[in-house]
Amino acid sequence: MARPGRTRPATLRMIAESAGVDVSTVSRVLNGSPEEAARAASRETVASIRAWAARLDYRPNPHAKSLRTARSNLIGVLVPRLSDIVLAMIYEGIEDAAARHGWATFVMNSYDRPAEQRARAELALSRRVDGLVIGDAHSDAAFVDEMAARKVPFVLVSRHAGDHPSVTCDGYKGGRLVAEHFLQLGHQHVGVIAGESFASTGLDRTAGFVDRYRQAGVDVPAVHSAFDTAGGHEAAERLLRRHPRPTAIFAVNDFAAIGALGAVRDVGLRPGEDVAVAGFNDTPLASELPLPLTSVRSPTHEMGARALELLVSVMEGRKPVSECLDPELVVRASTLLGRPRGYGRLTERGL
Amino acid sequence: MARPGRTRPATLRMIAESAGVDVSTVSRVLNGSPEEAARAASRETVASIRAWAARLDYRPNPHAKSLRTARSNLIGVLVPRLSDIVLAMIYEGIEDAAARHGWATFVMNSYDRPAEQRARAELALSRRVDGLVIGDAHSDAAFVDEMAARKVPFVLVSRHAGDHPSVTCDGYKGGRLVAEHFLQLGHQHVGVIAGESFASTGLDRTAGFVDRYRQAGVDVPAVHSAFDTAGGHEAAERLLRRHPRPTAIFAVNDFAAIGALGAVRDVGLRPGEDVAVAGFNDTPLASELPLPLTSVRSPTHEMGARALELLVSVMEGRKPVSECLDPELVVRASTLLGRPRGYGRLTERGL
DNA sequence: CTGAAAGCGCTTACAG
DNA sequence: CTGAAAGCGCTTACAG
Repeated sequence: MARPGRTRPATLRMIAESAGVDVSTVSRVLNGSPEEAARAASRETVASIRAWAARLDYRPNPHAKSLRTARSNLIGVLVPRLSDIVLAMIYEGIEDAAARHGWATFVMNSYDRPAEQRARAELALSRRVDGLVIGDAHSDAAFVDEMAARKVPFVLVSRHAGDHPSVTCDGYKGGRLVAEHFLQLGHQHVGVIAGESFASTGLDRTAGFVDRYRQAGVDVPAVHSAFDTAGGHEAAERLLRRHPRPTAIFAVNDFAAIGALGAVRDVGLRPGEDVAVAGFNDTPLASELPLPLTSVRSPTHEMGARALELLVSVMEGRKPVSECLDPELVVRASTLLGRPRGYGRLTERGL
Repeated sequence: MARPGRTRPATLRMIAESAGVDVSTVSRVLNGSPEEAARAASRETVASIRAWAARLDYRPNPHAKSLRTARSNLIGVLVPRLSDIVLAMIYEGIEDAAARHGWATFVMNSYDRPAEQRARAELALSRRVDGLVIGDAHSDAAFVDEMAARKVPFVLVSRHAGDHPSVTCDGYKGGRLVAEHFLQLGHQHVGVIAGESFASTGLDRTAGFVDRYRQAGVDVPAVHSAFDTAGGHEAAERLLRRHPRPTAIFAVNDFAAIGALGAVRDVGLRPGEDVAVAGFNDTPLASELPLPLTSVRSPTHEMGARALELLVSVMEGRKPVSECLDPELVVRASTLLGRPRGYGRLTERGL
């Protein structure tokens, strides 16, 4: 395509001709560290080259560089869906950290469909990414095992699978925190909205919650669901039809929790009073809802940034060490309405 | 960086040697349309080349191609913030359409800070993007005017500025729809949470609302705010301190509206009953909130897709025609509680 | 300290 | 129908 009016970007050759040196000298001066530059040319030559580069507004052509070095400085990021704010925040963390390393990233939605995951990964690979951050791993690990077999450098984020390197938030612990909270409030009949059955996040959070209740001698019904409000709504309806009816529901993410609040309201009960509801992730909305939502805070931005750092160590051939970050329970009205004494005690104890 | 174990990708040369033809023939066969391929080689040669390409799992090296053709097939996308679901949905639309054209996109957050906008745009340009979709234009148009002066192919999305090509949703009309709705419900004392003063979205929506009320002989106070829940909360507090107190509030986006609902509750009033609240964008949450939110639906995904198509025409040097898509009012409980008759009438009339 | 050369993997006039 | 050549803008041994 013609770019009418756009002047051609400066090249090393143009600088070399202006400064009266060879293009290889220019490359060494402009590319390397100050020491390398000093080794490559005299002080005046270095100064002259730098001056010309600035004057001509030189920017290295990334395609030429990548072609020559077989590195793209490009990272591909796979997520279930970017319009899920949790993934968007994780991606922001990835993007921030990548920028610090001089890498560009590009994201792709897989909608959690295996065919899309593969297609998107192939696209990324055909773009010659140096590595992949995978945020949509399924717990069967089929797709990520393939990537590993092909020696593609990658890390998982948010969800873990197999024993591939990953940065996650400790969902099991988070689930236990919620169970602990519900038990302290005296709830004996509870339910879990467990999310998709292929996502380690939902599975871990559910397991932590269920295990803690089992320790207290209570069996907990768990129903799978989509991760969005509609999924939470539908799952909550099913839980609320049970006998005895649960007095508290743990949804493994905030959107499902919001759907659950809607379902509680729709069956004529008072959310937060008749039925306590807790979510997970502590998205920015949780605190601002008309009924503020109790939620387990997960460090989304940090998770993304740490995942990128982990990818660095994978790409450098170091032995990667997976990380599992700590969650934190944030108690709000959705589990406390009508129980002001409980509220006081809990906040004092730092929950 | 060494990629231990990763086999080198196939090249045109490898195919050429396997098939016993010149690399240029392979290029013509693999690149062009079927007709061009037919013109480039005999049927058997074409078949043989295709077979070898498949066998060797050939994927063109994008860096070599871009270096040679001076096109990157890369589109840069600038947004205020990707963790704003509205922008995330617009981006999904852009991404979808770009994929159909065989383009890759990468997004960057500017956080609506001019310095970041420039820095991110420079980054994109240094990556040699073929074009830019700008979702964070400020109404002063300073930054986008610069881009235009530099002949960078770009389009605006979501917000317009100057007379640069853009795809937006008709905010003025949307604001009028809400005003109409409030007037029908009998609200004489209303207020607007107007969003950031630099964003055409908030300005247009506010103007439409204010103008319609002015026609009815009512002056409407408008306060600027951040676009998030906290901003809406704070702005609503200011509106609620006025005398007479507004009985209805229009927030120019759903998150601000949710913040407003929280503020109404915090001053001891009943959201939706004592104070009606309407938002804008009809994000997926709106319908699932414990108090379902009246909101103006904007076609976010479509806006993104149309913006990408518009960018195509800009890049092809055609005269771009800006688009302004139609909004639609979706009435829910947040403006109807305690007014069931109004509800019936309004839904019958298709509002 | 500096240069000359080769080559990364493509595309595309030019020639036959 | 097919080939040979040039060149996109870099980097990096190799030489001096």
